[in-house]
Amino acid sequence: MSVEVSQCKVEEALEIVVGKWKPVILLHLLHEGTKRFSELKRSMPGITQKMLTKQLRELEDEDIIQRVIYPQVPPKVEYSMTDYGRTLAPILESMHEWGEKHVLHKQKMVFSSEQDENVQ
Amino acid sequence: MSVEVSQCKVEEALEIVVGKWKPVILLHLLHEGTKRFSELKRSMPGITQKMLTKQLRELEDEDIIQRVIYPQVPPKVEYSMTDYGRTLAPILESMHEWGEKHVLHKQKMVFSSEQDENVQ
DNA sequence: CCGTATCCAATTAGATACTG
DNA sequence: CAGTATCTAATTGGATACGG
Repeated sequence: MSVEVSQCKVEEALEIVVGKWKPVILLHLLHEGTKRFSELKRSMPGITQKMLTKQLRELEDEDIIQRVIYPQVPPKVEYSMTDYGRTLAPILESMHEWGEKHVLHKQKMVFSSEQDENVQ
Repeated sequence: MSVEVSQCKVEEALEIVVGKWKPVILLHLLHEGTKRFSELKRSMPGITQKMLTKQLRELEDEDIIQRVIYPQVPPKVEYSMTDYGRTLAPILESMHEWGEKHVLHKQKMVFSSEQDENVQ
């Protein structure tokens, strides 16, 4: 019983996890628990407020993370994984692991192509 | 020993697998073995020749798939997974599985929000 | 502090035509 | 058959300013 590729659902999973910043956000929340907006922003140098907000909204809409607003001045908003979102953890960890190996693999590829050049 | 998020390598893995069509291409090659260009194109209605070529080149550059050119007229080019590429299989299958569940989860989310509306 | 709105630059993707 | 080239449309992302 092989998987029907025509009804490919890999993309469903991918859309959750992709975007330049989503995996980083998710790993932060998975490993460090609840974080507030400004903490997340600080831990991701280079991200703009607009992008962080957008990525967080998308993750919230998909029920991966939850947002808790404290009605106070100045405002305080905390983000954390939902139980459902935590079901993504194994995939994220596998990808992290594979990604680390892939960095090494790319180095080997570059190295052997340099060798080839020397042979010519 | 927790994972250092600052050196996040999930993105390394993601870059391989993302792009509107890459997961579909990879699942085709994983499940059906060697395929030629025109077969892949036929099995992905909606993809343009330009996009298919581009995605295939990127996967080839990363050593995930290999291209074999038969020097004949008309031309014949066959694509298949590399041994290295096949190490992605578990991740792709996990994502496929999670994706299927997520489709159901989204349906439940829509259903319960419809219930909410009726309660008002 | 935590956003939204707007404008603009850059990247990405489709349609189409052409080639060995 | 398996591409490349070109032009254009659409999407994405950054910078900046402003608001509750």
